Amino acid sequence: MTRHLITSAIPYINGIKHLGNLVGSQLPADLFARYQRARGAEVLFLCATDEHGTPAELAAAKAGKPVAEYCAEMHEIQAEIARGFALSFDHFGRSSSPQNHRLTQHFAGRLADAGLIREVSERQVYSNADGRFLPDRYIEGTCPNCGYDKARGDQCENCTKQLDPTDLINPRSAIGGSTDLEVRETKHLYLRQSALKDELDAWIDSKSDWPVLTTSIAKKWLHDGDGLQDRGITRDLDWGIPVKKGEDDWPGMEGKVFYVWFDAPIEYIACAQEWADAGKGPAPEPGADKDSVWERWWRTDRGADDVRYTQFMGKDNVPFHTLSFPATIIGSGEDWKLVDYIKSFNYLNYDGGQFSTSQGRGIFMDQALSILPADYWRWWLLSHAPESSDSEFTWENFQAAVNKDLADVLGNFVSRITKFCRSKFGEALPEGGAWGPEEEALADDLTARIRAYEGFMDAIEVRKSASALRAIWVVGNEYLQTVAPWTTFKTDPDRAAAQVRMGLNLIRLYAVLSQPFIPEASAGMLTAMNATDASWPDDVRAALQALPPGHGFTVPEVMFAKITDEQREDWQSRFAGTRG
RNA sequence: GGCGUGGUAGCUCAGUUGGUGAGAGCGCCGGAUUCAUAACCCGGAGGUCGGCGGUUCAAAUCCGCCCCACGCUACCA
Repeated sequence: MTRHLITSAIPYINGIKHLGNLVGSQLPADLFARYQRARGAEVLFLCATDEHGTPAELAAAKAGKPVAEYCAEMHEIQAEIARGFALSFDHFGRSSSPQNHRLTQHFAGRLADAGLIREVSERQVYSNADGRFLPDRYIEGTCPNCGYDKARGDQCENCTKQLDPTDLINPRSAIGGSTDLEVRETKHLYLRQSALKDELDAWIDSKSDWPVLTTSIAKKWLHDGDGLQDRGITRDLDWGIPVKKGEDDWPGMEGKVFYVWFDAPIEYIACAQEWADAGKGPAPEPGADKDSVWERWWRTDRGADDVRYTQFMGKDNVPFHTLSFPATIIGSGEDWKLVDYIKSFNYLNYDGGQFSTSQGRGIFMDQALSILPADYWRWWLLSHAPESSDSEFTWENFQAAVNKDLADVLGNFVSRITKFCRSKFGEALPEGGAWGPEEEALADDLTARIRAYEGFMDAIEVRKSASALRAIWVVGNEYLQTVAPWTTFKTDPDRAAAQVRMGLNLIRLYAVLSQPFIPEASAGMLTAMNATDASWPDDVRAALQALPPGHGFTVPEVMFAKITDEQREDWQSRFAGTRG
């Protein structure tokens, strides 16, 4: 049995993420993790918060808190929201963990030993008032090209011309507006990605089964202009992982930290160690050390050869996962696991524009949970995942899709059969009758559909999986409509009993199949059916008879209340402006 | 500017190793049904497959040019 290592791009610490972030990484990763677990695979599903960098320091300052305290609080908030969305991480770690500190410094040391690190002395803008070096886009000024007075140091948003901070007229700090800026000399470490270009190129070439989105972005970076450029991996900041060469000091680099995009992917590995150190993993094999618990997922020399590693991320994260992080791993010369499959997503737009964290535009994860159960969001987001191109959230579409799919097709199916059974036979599966041609045909049809569903899920074709699942729900309604137990009951109660048993067994089957998409509703269905067996229907005929005659159940409450026009209009106006 | 992704029914999207009359869901119209959350089921209407040109017996699919939308463009993460 394949073991699945699954990671979601780690969300940045400085605030609550919006639904566009969710659908691009954590949610599809959770879908895949839940599915593989349901199929019986051993799964390690990891995510974490990405806690370093300038934005975190500034957000903490704005909140009036020490950055470590701010990050700890925000981590807990994000963890709570993740639980609210039923994201089934085996561990939700932190890139600021001691484990990541050690590993990041370890990788830097290995890369230095391999000659893949070079020191570069460069000139950067320093703000005396802010007491820090400013990343290019934290410098504002007048664009020398078009005269726009809020141009950023990396690019003018008005005329799109790319800029150097020193090009700006009347430059000022975007943090506090200070014009007390100066150019200072500072030394940084660069990862010599260019030295690994051919190796990375060949590796990407070998991934013919990856989404076009993933490979095309990687190829662009590899071949654009002069090819893959070396990348600075250190910053002049206080909050971060101190630059060290393994366990040794790095002369000349005192007071500097690693760049977040160097340490963030390494957190994928460190997170596994956090998971093991927290005692969440199995006990070590007899005679093995405790690190073997996580290393068997990550070290090919310690048993990770049979691991299939899948990463999920939005398209903006692709370069770091296809190039920088693999360069780090390959360059270390050690036997770390490289990613096997990268599932990347386009963007989800909100009502004609982009979701925007900085502008507070769209729906944020905490707001979403405050108005509707997680399953509503999970279903809509996954069934509309931006796989082939950007997709769009509108309240009308959301209302229509959720009402139709969840309330009408699935929820109503559960209602109609359980209530019918209760009224004619009582709250237990009725005795009598046997399968006829309709039931045999249904079993055949479902078997074919379930195998197709598995194929889409295995291939991480998210929207097609959702569509296939929905079609499986529809089949149940078609069956009831065709055999019409309310009619047969009048002339042949035994026949009706067999039909009702089939309907009730379908509920249990649907719960099992739907669990990766809508885990809470699925659990509710299993509870209502008093079902203890939630194993995957490898044998559909057997699954359709899992609940025997006489098995008691309860009629569940309405599983999915419909979204009313009034609610929709209310939310539409409430979330139209900025978050407040 | 360069690169990338997309432009297929009112809406959201499938579909290209070129070939039986171009598909799904929603919406709409009609029918059937009454177990059910005014739900379900069946049927129907609806499309110059972004535009122009080319290759071919044959193009949504291949080639060229153009238009439009979105994204990326390496110090935000």
